[in-house]
Amino acid sequence: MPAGRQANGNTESVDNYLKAILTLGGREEKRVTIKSLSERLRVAPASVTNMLQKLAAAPAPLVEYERHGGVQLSPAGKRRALEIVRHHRLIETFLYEVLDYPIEEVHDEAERLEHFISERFEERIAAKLGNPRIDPHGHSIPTIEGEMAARESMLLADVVRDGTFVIDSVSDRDAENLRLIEACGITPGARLRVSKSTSSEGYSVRIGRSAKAFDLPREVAQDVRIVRLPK
Amino acid sequence: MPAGRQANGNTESVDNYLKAILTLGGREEKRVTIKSLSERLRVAPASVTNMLQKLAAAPAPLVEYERHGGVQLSPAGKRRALEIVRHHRLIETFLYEVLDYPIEEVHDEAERLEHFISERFEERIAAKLGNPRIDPHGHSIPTIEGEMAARESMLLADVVRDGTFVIDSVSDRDAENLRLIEACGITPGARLRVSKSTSSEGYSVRIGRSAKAFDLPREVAQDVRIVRLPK
DNA sequence: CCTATGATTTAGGTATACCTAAATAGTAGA
DNA sequence: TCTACTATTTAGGTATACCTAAATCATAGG
Repeated sequence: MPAGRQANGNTESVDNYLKAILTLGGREEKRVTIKSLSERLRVAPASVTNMLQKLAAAPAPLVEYERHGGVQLSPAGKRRALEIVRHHRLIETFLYEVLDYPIEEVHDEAERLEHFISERFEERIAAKLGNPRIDPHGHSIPTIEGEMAARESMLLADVVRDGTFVIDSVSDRDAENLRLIEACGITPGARLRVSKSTSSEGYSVRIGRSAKAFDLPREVAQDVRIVRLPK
Repeated sequence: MPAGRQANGNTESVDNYLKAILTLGGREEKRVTIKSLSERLRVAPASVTNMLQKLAAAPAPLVEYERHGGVQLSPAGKRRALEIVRHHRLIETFLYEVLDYPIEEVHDEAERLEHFISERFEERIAAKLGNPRIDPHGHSIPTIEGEMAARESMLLADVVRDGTFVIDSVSDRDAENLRLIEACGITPGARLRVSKSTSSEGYSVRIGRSAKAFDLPREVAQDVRIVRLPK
């Protein structure tokens, strides 16, 4: 192995750059700065510049890069990035549904395996799961054609007016928070009543018809996306 | 990622060297030559020497290497090699049993994934499968403790006297041959009658109680291990 | 307009795991 | 024993993907 080439021809590193650009670019596909990539990937800024220059200079460039102007995915790059996200979320769903993983462990495993599974593996687990469109965290799974359903939601941390909400999704990036979130019963699809407590920095939430209220620290509320229910 | 470190701390390359040494060393754990490793791994001999020197010089060496004297696994190296073989065979079984892979496709997928799955993944698929001891090719799956059951068998290609046999295992290294082998109905546990045909280079075999005889080329007979049944 | 600050880029360096070409060691036959 | 041949090793080189330190660029505030 001259270098870590994978099933698809990209390296794991390249995959991770593409995924990060996709996420940081957001729905509007803004240009992404070197600094934000550097932080997200935990790689020195100089290394990021280097990598992007290489990717942009390749025969079929995966990114559009401009000196001092950040990067964007090329159509090919976007396609590949969405494929990896599809892998990631299908694997998470599979680990959770078929292999009975604890929810907070699926992310790390998927993060590694997403780069190494074949088309066949992808197809088989998708079939086994009945072509799911949502992963266990509530995130949309891109289709094979690279379409990802958009849903409107807000961060629990951004709630300013008390009310009732449906839980849309939870972030999988921090296993610790996720364990806490799950322990409260916060799970995609569940209902949740929020009353901003004046006394604390956090949020007081009631799940479903439970009498008990949980106090969530702000940091944790950053990891929960919700949709307000009409009154 | 400074380099392709995996879940276990080894690199994919190192894993592959260890596995190759295990296999080439055979049951008697003979010292393995650089040339045989070079051929099996499809890496230049010089590169093999280099890698082995590095592995042998490490703080907790995985191999015992002597200039011009070949290599052997150290106890730690053997442990790791058997762990990878366990991964490989569990994954093959899983792909075959749970994901309905065609038999000839399980090897390549397992060959990649074996390096990247976690302990948890290993444990979960083993549990799901009921801790199998044999993979779909008929090979023993090493236990978690690193024990691998030995079975006595011979190559179909080494048969000199006609007779009836039980199929022990088939090699998974050549998907093309494997497809052919499966097409004949040669599958571990099945019975097989062999009559060495005088006319051809190959072997005439009848599977189970079928009337039809298949003629197997010598090359394919190299990929089938069998056990003679007492008359 | 000009400078201070932070973002970005350039330059030079590391480790892994390969490679080729050239040197050397081991061995089997004349 | 000497030599031919093969196996192995050494030397020097490549690409990937990181790193640090030292420029350079962009822009906001004075």
